[in-house]
Amino acid sequence: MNQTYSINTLSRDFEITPRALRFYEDKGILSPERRGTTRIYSERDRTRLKLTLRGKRLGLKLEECREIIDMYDPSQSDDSLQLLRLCEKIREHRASLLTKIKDIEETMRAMDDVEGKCLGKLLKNAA
Amino acid sequence: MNQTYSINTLSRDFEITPRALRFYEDKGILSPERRGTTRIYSERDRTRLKLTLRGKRLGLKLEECREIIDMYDPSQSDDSLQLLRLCEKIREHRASLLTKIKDIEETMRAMDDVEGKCLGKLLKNAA
DNA sequence: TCTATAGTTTACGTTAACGTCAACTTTTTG
DNA sequence: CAAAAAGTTGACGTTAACGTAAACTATAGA
Repeated sequence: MNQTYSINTLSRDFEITPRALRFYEDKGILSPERRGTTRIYSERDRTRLKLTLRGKRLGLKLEECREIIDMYDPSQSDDSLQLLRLCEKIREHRASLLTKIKDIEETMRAMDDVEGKCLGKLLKNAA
Repeated sequence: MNQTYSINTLSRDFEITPRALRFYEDKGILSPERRGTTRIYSERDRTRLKLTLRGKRLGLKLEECREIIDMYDPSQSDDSLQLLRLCEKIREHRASLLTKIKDIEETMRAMDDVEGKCLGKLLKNAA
């Protein structure tokens, strides 16, 4: 356990460049330890990276990814105010995700429509 | 019918700047007519703009938005090869949307989890 | 021990998607 | 008809997210 990863291993695993990993570190998303000068990524780094890339696929900025990942980090304080703020953030985030789902659904419908017409024409052509 | 829109009207309607509209034109997404030197946007432009913004919300680049919107434009040729290519494109696009849905679902689950813990702590605090 | 191999830090370059003037022209309206 | 409002074309600036090249350093295997 306590698996660790080199920068090259990790970059290969996720099909990104080492440069990107260093960049994410610069942005405060990852914080690998060092053995001498060499970066050692932990399982936590790996998880945060995974979440980051997921966020990116959904069109989030790195900064937004970091914010969200930090919030969801199991280091929640016990302060009620902070907790309420977290709930509010979650509410907002959920809303934006619901919008995205709507967008996707509408796009899907349009695609089905176009595909239908497309297949219709192909059938005609084949006849 | 045959509604038309000025650049300011359209920008207000969609809450974007006139600059953005001109930029989209530059990128070949919109192609408003001109009355003299002034841009006149048609219903078609409006639709394409709507689709563009939807694409953006899903994290697509403007270039990708244009590609997709152009494909789905009701100006489909009758060439079987072209039609098959369109079908293929649709398949790819659908796949990427499905990935996004997966991403959203996983994110939702994580959020529910965090929210649960959050509310739990709040309850404790209130007790 | 010598040389690949892996890794590091600067630091400048690039692309996307506009923002932000500046300097005019055109149109609308009191 | 004069002044405000709306619109236009450059053209340079900006931010995000890395790419890329240079110039080293550290380490590991033959």
